[in-house]
Amino acid sequence: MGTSRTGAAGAASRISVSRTGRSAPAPRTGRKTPLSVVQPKSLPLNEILLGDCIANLEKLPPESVDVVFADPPYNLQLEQALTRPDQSLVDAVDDDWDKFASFADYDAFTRAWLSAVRRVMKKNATLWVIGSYHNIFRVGAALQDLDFWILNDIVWRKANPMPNFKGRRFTNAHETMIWASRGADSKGYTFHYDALKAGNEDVQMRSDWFIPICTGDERLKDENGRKVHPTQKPEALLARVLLSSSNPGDVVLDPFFGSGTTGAVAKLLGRNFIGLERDPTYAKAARKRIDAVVPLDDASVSAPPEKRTEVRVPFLSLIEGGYVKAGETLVDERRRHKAVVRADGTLALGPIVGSIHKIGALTQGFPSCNGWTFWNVERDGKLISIDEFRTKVRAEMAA
Amino acid sequence: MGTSRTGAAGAASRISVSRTGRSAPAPRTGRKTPLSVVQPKSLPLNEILLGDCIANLEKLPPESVDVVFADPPYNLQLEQALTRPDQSLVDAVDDDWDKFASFADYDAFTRAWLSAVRRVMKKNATLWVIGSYHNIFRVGAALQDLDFWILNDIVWRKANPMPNFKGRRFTNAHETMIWASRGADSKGYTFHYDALKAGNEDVQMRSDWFIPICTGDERLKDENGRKVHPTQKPEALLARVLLSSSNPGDVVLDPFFGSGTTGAVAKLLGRNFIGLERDPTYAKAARKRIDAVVPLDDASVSAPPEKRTEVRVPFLSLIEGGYVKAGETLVDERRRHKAVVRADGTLALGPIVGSIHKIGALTQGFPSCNGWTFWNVERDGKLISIDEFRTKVRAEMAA
DNA sequence: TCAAGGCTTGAATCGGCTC
DNA sequence: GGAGCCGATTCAAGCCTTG
Repeated sequence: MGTSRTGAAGAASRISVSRTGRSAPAPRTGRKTPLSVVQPKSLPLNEILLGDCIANLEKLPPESVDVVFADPPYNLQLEQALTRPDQSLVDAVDDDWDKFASFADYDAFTRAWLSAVRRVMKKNATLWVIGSYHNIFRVGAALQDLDFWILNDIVWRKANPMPNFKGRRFTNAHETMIWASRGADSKGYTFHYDALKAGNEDVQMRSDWFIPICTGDERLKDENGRKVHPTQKPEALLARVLLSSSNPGDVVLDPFFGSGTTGAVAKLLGRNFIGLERDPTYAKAARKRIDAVVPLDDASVSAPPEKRTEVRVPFLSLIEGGYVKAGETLVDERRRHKAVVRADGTLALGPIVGSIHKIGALTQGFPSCNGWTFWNVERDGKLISIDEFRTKVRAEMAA
Repeated sequence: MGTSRTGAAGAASRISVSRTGRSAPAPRTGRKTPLSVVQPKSLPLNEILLGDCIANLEKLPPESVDVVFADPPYNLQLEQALTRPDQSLVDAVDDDWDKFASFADYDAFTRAWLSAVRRVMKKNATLWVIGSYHNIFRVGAALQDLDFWILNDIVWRKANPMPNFKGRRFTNAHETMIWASRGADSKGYTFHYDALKAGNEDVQMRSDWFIPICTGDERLKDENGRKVHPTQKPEALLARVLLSSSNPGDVVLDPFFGSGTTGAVAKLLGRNFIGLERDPTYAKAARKRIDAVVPLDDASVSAPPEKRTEVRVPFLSLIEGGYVKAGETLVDERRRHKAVVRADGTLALGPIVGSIHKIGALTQGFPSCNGWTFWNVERDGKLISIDEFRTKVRAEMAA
């Protein structure tokens, strides 16, 4: 999320963020409450430290933070401009802070900041790192080599990802977060299992989270209406991270603070934060943003209800679920039209292949057709709408 | 999926799987059709090679396979037995083949088999590897170090994952697959974009797949009713993998064949397979399983024609076919741009002459333009896209 | 004031054949 | 191998304009 990578290792500037009425840090409510709940005096709580991330980490006292959220550069390695089908240019992440000469360089950078972060983590602290396939494998391997203990990998499924414009790959619709404790012996980490379950229709929270990307009013803009930061993360993502793995009053460290999402959500949820950021423009925008946050009541700092929308079911899932078989014949309600199911989830009408909707429309000579309600299969002499199977698949997906 | 790791490097036994009525491998239908569609004589098609995976890989001819699906040991590092809330014992993966002394050992193993696999991949072959957070980060980093080029990471979201019994983590509800080409210059890989889109409600297939785990009749059991293999993958998963990234007649290699899901689905979908497996019990069960598979009709498994491989039609053919007349005016959909048709199949924009694409780009000020979908002619007061005429010309050419 | 439709945009390793 | 050219390619949200 930030750029605190290559700055000078000199003395850090501090940007203090206005306090919020909340006074001293609240005591941790996790089970293994430490003897002293007061943070070390030198801990710069609710401040943004300007300067090199590793140099600043080295100035913090050891074993002093409860949770770390890190959104490091992804090392995207883009080589050419990309245009949408309408010929508009995609605004790529081409900032200097995301450029590395080689994988070896990126690995060295990764191991350096991870080591520095590990030193300031309390024994039962946990670390979150987010990334994409460009960097997450290197980050994960480095974590393991440095004796972090991976607890989960979490998939952030984007509600509205950028499409694959050239049609040469699958839509890159998710990013990956790794959640790790400081070591295999750090068994007392915070995890609000019951709260998450209660907020998730009374079933355990899974490792795949469906959350929209950051847009609209939440997205920080400068005076010219341009986005302040190219990769601002949604607050909903950070909220779930902090609600699941931290307590009110905890210290949350973000070594790549960027636009300050971690700080804004920490303040909202009654956590303390420490932000490290190299770029003064980002830090200034983050401070302004955080100052405007009004913390929630202590009582309401619990898991927010999930919003549910009806999920789109690929017809292919009906084949995969065993409801419909490749090679069998679909018919309409009056058995006037037929089409054959193909293994890839398309239908064949003689030589013509298309979706259940396209073929449904074609066989009737209509411009469009809802294939779900048009097509049926025969089971024990009776016709069953494929829409019934879709309902069942949806139920399975929700379970 | 299998165990072909530590076996002796001696001569491989071959377990031949009965052929299926399907005779010689069908020619690839991808664009870069090789001069010879016959596989090298020494390629052991539709066989399971017993023995050490790397030793067997080294015996295969170079650049001979089209797709690789690999389900290597996960290196789970389980330290104690796990019980459910009702105190029943969870049947964990505790086989010898999943035990490694250290991450360094696992890395060495990973790099060895990946290198051996890369040698037998054709230039435009792609590789799929599946894993969990225990091993996938190491695999991904090794892939990148060996110059594979990652195309996507795919999340297999399990419909029915095992819950987290102790309530100390998120339900581990997914596994990760990495899809990679042999190198950054391997641009001609197979990807059935249109078929996947048509089978997915006419929107692009995303990187997160929702598929049930392997249960019920699909799960191989021995005579005592115990599962044959601890990590048998669902056929639906392999089906989507092969339908998206291979053609009928292709050679699919699985270096950790295990219970033979890759072979069973390859046969079902008219692909050839090569399976490597160290454990004779697994290989025997796989052979029996594959022998029972009845392949689908060719018509159900072939990929529908991709739009980008359709016959190229010169614009001049529209004039020759009488659909468009020399001297008439083409306009865009909103009648903002105009150009005049010349007798040689070019367009004139004032003094400038060029192709339908060039002139379309020029008049809009874009770097490029698809003239077929941009330009229209007026007929009886209505605009008709010249692309409709192209469709008619194509139909005439096919007739 | 509202509804409908247009425009913009998002961490992206994004074409392929012929000459 | 490089240049030139044909022509294929996007989904969901949110904001804004238009009627």
